[in-house]
Amino acid sequence: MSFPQRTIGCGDLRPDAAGRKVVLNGWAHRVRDLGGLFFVDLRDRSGIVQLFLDPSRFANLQEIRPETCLAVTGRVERRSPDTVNPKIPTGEVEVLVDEYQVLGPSKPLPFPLSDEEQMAQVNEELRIKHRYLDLRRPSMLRRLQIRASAVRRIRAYLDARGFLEVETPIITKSTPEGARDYLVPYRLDPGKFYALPQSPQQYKQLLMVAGVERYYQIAKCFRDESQRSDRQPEFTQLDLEMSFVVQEDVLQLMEDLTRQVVNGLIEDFGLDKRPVGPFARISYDEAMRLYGCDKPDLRFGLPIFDATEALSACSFGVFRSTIEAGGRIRGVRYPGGAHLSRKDVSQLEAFAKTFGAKGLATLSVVPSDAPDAVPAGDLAVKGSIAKFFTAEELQATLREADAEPGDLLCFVADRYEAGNNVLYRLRNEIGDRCGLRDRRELNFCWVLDFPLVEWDEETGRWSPTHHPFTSPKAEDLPFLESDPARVRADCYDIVCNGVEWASGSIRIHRPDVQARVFSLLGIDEATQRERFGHMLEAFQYGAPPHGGIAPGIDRLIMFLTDDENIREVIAFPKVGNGYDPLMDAPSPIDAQQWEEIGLRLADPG
RNA sequence: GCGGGUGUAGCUCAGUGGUUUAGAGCGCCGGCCUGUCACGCCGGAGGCCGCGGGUUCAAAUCCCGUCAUCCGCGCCA
Repeated sequence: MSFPQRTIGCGDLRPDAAGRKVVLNGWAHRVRDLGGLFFVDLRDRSGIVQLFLDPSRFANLQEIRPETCLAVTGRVERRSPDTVNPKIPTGEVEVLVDEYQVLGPSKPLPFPLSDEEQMAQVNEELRIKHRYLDLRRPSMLRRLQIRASAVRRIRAYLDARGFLEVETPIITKSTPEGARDYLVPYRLDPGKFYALPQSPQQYKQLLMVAGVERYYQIAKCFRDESQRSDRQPEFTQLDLEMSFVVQEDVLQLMEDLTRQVVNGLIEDFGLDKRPVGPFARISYDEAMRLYGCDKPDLRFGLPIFDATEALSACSFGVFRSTIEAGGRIRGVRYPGGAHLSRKDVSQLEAFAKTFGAKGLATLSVVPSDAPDAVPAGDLAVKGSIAKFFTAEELQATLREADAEPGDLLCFVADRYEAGNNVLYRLRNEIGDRCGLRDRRELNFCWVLDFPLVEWDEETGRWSPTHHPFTSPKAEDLPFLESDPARVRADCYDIVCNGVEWASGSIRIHRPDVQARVFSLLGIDEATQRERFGHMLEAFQYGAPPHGGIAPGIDRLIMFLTDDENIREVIAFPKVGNGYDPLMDAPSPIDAQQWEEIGLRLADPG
């Protein structure tokens, strides 16, 4: 097909181009047929400009409809002052069309893609099914551009510091620990399977053994687990690994990389975000104690308080029996929550119960002279449980909670771990309700000193907090067998605004230590050889100390674009059950393919 | 696997057991319109009310089941 090729982008036209003859290639964004006048807003990647077509010169203008693909030749004209459109950057000019050619006619659209406001409401599956149209929207293009720019900046940063980008296999070995694998049948030996990698973890460690020293990859990872608004079955990580480093080296590099990349993007794209400063550091234990989780949102305070000591002898049965059973009475302060209606409070309790709380006890903090209040030192409290406590108990509790008049104290009485699971969500919820989670702030922090392993009640085994290649801290190594719970790991996460963003560690590089950790995890020697023999053997050939980290690219873009849904920052996402409405995948295979892979469906039932 | 929400025109939605013909805005089709830029005005077409079953004289509406999708829980070394 021959057609006139563009000489300039639609969005690049300014008054200084007036009088010039230009060729534009793009799509009809909107069409306005006034009878004697015909306007088309022509859109390409650079922006939108208004075309003027004289209906007396063109016989078939009705062929130009929204999203018709066009080549246009015309002259740039300055608009008269009364016809300037101040709403668009090209609003001072328009293009008088001499000739146009329809490069691709368009059917009526499945959704109003030129109207961003309406598009925000359109059924998402429909958008994904027609993603090639959805992505024409400037707001979607911008997401792709921010993403590309982020990756470009990451590459530039790492390339400049001696990192080597290496591709690792996509069809590889199944590792049943961890998430469920996506499996690929092996044609030449039916019954054997490849798996898609959950991460390039083992390959990147082998690259360290191989002497690459500094590796990175923009790596696709695959996990066949249930989705969430921030989880897709395939997602992208910046996977990086360094040799001859200690934890602090990785932390400094990653923090510097993040700040440079993110701050550069904020500036390039004019994002409404404050520049990212130095990362706070918090230990795992402290994060759990103060914020109830290993991914605290540090944009606001409201740490969890502990009233267990203050109330150890109280007469409130629920609290006392919890304490006697070894549980804790901890809570979150809700500033201004004393004014909540009974209905609001019961909503809050329902919220807590969805995360396993048995109940939510509350006390309203009021001035000491408030009527019908139970005294508590300089202050007083109200609430159905207030009568169970002495003034001394209440005063000590209020001191722990750092309470002020007008606060609502929300108590969860439970085992430490179970309480945390409720309290951290409650704290985030209160932060939301009080407007304390500032969208303009990107609060990155390090969470350090994770335990190496956690006791798994279900399997009755120790399971790795991070993954089985994480190095125990040298000073804790002697307790690996005798007291696994006290062993800390050289392991570090980056959390941003309460979302886990990156996870990394110094790895085990000694085969004897690796074998001990496998054994601790209940993996017997035969299984170790079968599943991880290549790692154990590789470590016997002069393996260097090494460590790395892997931040999520999708989530990084979500932080920058304020998207709460990961699908918005992925060009071709899956819907919730892993289905791809655009390609109609997964799909059945034909008889010959069944034959080739040598498998049959099991008989139903 | 579990809980909650949604499913009505191409899109977004309204419609709480009783009008003949299930409505609105946008879109679409036809007509008019020489300065629009969310153009405007007039007219028109378009519906297995997700699907299946049940209750009823009568179901978009009530009940049961099922499917899809969204959000969350479990899961995610």
